[in-house]
Amino acid sequence: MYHIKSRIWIEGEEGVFLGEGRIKVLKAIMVEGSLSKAAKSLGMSYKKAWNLVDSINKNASNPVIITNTGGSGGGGTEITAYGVKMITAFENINKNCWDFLDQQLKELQL
Amino acid sequence: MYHIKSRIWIEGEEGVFLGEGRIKVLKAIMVEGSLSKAAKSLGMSYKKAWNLVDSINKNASNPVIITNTGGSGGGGTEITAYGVKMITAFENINKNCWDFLDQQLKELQL
DNA sequence: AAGCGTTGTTTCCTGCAAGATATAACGAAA
DNA sequence: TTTCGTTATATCTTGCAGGAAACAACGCTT
Repeated sequence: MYHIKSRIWIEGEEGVFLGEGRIKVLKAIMVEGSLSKAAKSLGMSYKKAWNLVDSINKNASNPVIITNTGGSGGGGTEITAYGVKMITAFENINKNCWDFLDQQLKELQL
Repeated sequence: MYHIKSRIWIEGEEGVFLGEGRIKVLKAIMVEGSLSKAAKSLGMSYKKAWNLVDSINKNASNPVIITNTGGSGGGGTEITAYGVKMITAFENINKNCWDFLDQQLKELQL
C-alpha cells in the first residue's frame, strides 16, 4: 500500500560531506581513475562533479581524495583508504536505515 | 565532528503521500482552519500548498482532508481523525529514524 | 439576490540551479 | 620544449520549478 523512502547525508563543519550523489561520484572515480572520466561515465557535467568532490574535501576529517594535476596522462584522482572506508560505512548505514524504516512502517500496519 | 541528517517520505500509488513539507501544511491547517490561511502562516504560496494537499489526497488510502468550499466564512478545510493519526505516525517514525541514524554513526566512532 | 472569503485552476513571469563553454595551470614523457 | 589530458576556475546561457496574479465557482449568511 504505502511504502517509505529516505535520503540520508553526513555533514561536516562547512556543509555536506557525504550523500548519495557524492558516493556515486567517488565510486565512479575509483573505477575510472579520474574525475573528468568519472563525470562523463555518469552523464554529469564536470563542474557538478567537481563541486561535489570539492565539498567532500572541505568537510572531511581526513583526506578522502588525492588529486594529481599534470603529468604524463594529465593527472587523475584516487580515493584514499579512509575514503573507501567511508563509502562502505555510508552504504551500510543507508541500507540499515532502509530496513529500519520498512520495519517501522510495517509495525503501523496501516 | 560529523553529524548525520535524513529526510523520509511515504509514497502511495501515484506519488508522494507524506513528507516533512506536507506535514507542516497539515499542521498549519489544523491551527488555521483553512488552506489559504495555512499557506499565509507558512509564508508559502497558495498554489504550492494546494499542490501539496492535492498530492496527499491523491495518494491517501483513506480521507485525510475535508474541504468545504463556499459558505458563510467562504469555506475551509479540516483534518480527519485518520489524518491526525498519520501526522503523529509520520513524526514518530521520523524521530525514530533520527535516533537510529545517530546511533549508527556513533557506532562507527569516526 | 448580493456579499463574502474560501477552494480550485489557469496563465504569466522570474530567479536561480545547472549545463555549456572557454581557458589557465600543471607536470611527466618523448 | 612541445605535447597531452588532466585539474581548477570563471563566465555565459538556458530550462524549469515555483511564485504572482487573476479569475471562476461555490454556498452560507444577511
